[in-house]
Amino acid sequence: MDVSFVQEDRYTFRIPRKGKMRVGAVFFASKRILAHLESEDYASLVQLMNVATLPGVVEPALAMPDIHWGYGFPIGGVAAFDPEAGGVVSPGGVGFDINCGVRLLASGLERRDLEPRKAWLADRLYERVPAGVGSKRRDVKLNRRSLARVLEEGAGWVVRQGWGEPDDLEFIESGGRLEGADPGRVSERAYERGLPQLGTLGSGNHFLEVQYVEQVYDPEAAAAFGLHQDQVTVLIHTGSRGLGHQVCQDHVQKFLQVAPKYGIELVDRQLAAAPIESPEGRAYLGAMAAAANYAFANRQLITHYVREAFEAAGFAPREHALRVVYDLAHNNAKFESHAGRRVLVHRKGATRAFGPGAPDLPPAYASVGQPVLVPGDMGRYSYVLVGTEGAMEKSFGSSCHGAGRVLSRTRSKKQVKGRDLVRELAAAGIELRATSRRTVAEEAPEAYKDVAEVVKVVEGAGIGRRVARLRPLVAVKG
DNA sequence: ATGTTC
Repeated sequence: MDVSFVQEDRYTFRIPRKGKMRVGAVFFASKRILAHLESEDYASLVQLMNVATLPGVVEPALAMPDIHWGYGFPIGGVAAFDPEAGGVVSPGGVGFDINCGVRLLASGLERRDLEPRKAWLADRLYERVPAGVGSKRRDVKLNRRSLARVLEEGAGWVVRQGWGEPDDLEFIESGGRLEGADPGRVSERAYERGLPQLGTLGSGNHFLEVQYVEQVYDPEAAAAFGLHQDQVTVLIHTGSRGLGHQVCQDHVQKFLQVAPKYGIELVDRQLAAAPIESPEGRAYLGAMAAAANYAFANRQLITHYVREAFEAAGFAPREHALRVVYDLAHNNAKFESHAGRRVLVHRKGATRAFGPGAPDLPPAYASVGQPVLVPGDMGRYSYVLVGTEGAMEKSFGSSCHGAGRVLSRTRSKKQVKGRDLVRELAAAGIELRATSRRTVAEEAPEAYKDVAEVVKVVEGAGIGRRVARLRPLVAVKG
C-alpha cells in the first residue's frame, strides 16, 4: 500500500483518509525517525492506515514517535473507538502483554550512598526477583481462588497481604485496578500459566533497574514527583506474563470465528475485532481488565521484593525509603472521555499522558500533570516526562512509551556476537545480572533508538514535557 | 511479549 502523508508542522505528519480508511491518521516523527520508517519500517505506517479502517474509529488514528511494526496494530499506536458508532475492541490494539507497564520508585538514597554496595545490591535483587522466560516464584502460594481475587482487585490485593503500603496504591494509574474485570472470562489455561508467575519479571525488554537522577529539566514538576539530582531510583518494567498472553491468544481466536457474524471487514487478519457492545467484545474487555489487574499486582509484588533486596543490601527501610512515584501501563484499552465523547482508547506501546487537572491523578500531581515514564535502553538512560494539555488535545491524552528498536532481535544478536556486554556495561558503571546471554545480546543498547530522539519529538509536538533523565547503575534482565 | 512452534 502507498503511504502518502503531509507534514503539518516540524514533528507532525498526517495521512489523509483514502481507500478503506474511515478516518485520517497522524504520526509524530523527526527527520531522522521518518527516514528510518521510510527505509526500514514502512510496514508500521501501513499498519497505522489499517487501524483507520476499523468500524467506529474516531479521528484520527495515531502513532507515537517510537512506532514500530507489531501484531496487527503498530507498537506506539493509539486509537479511540466510539461504542455508540459501532466501535470495536481489538486484542491486537492492546498487545499480547496486557497492561505491560513501568513503575518508578524513588528512594531516600543518594548516588554516593549506593556506589560502594552496587554489586552486592545487584546480587540481592537478582536473587529475589525471578527473571527469564517461564520464571516462577516458589515462595508465593497462590491457588485458583486467590488468583481470582488478584484478577478482581489488582495491586490492592497484594498490599492487603502485607506486601506493600496502602500509600503505594494512590500512585498507580487507575489505583492499580481496572474496573469491569471478569475473572470468569479468563481461561483455565491462563489461570495455570498465571499461578506460579506473580512477582516475576519475565524476559525480552522487561527489566529491573536501579538508577540515579542524572539531570533535572523541570524543577517544579520534579519537586512535585519527589525527584532531585543524584537521587537513587528504581524502574520496574514488566506485565501480565503468561496469563495476559494466554488471554490475548484465546480472544483473538474467538474474534476471528465471529468476525463474519458482525460483518467486520478485516484488511489484515491480525486486526481481529468485535463490537465493544457485543458478547464477545464484553468478554474480552472483562478478561483484559482481569489480566491488567494481574500486571498491576505483579509490579506491586516485585516492589515488595525490591524493598527486601535493599534491606538485605544493608539499607534499613527508613534509609532506602522506597516510595512509588508512579505506575503506568502502555498496553491496554480504557474508557475515557475525550472532547465530550466516551470512547475506548487503545494504547499499544503508548502511555497515558494526562495533563494538569485531568481525572484520575493523585492530588499531589493534579496541578502539574501525570508522570510519564519512558524507558530507554540499559546502557544509556530513561526519561521522566509530564503529561500536557497538548496531549489532551492532540493524542487522546497519550505519549510515547520507550525508545523502539532499530535492530531486529536476530540482527542485534549477530552484531554483538563475540562481545562481552556484561563486562562492557560494568566498565561503564552498570552492574548487569541476566539469566540469558541471548536476551542480553538481543537487548544491547545499539538495538534501540536513542530515546532522547523520541523524547525530543514528543516535547516538540507538545504531547509531553521533559522532567528528568535517569542513568542506570544496576540492571536485572531475563 | 510468550512454557520463544498448542
